[in-house]
Amino acid sequence: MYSSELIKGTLKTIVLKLLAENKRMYGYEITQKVKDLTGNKIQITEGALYPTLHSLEADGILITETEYIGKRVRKYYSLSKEGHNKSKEKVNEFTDFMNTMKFLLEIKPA
Amino acid sequence: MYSSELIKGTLKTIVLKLLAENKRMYGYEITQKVKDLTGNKIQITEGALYPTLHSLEADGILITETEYIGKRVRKYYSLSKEGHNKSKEKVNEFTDFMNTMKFLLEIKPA
DNA sequence: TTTAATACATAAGATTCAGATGTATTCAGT
DNA sequence: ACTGAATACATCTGAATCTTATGTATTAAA
Repeated sequence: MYSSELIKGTLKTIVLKLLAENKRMYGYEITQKVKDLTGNKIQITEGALYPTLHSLEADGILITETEYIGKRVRKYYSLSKEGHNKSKEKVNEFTDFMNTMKFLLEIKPA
Repeated sequence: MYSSELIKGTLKTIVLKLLAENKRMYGYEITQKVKDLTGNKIQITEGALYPTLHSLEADGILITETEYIGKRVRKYYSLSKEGHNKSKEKVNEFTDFMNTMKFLLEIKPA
């Protein structure tokens, strides 16, 4: 587990990228996927995820479909057309940011 | 300029790394150095920097010396022995985090 | 001489996340 | 048949961190 500050600011990027790769996912599935893929290093809490999903939906980035699995509600999230662009934007921005940080953290004394 | 969320959580790491490379620096110098090294992509605001410096000092990570340049006060910050360890820790953690993110953002559909 | 740059700093507000709590269903073990 | 863990949604309080605005004062440049 990383110190919590680091994760900040990357949640949206992670969510958008996962949805770009997986067509549609539900909230709980996202938390588990991230946990699995990172070997428990990154754990998205539900208290952080759901507000983020809702705000992305409100912004027209995400579309939802509700389905019933037995009696249990399941809410699938997928990218809108806008969402696909946003996803690429965010991943590109983060990639750029990583390169900048890499440079910054490897500088040797002048 | 990156969307402000991305920078969050990296300020301490940046400051500690710069001080590890430069022995001692003053606040304004740090803002300018980061601006220069990143081609204006990362701009540390003073409202963010000074509280961070003060809290690192309170934690014994940083040591300060005040000097007068003419009549103007200049406050130099440098790493304590603890600070050197903390600096390495933070940089290592961020490096690890970047690798995790890189993996996460490049995954292809299963 | 007055504007921009240097240099410190604080304070109010916004954002964003973690942790706690809540509801309800379903599955596995006993 | 029962109990606890896992699944699945969600909200809310509080903590942490940053941005914007503001303030003081000195010095260099136009």
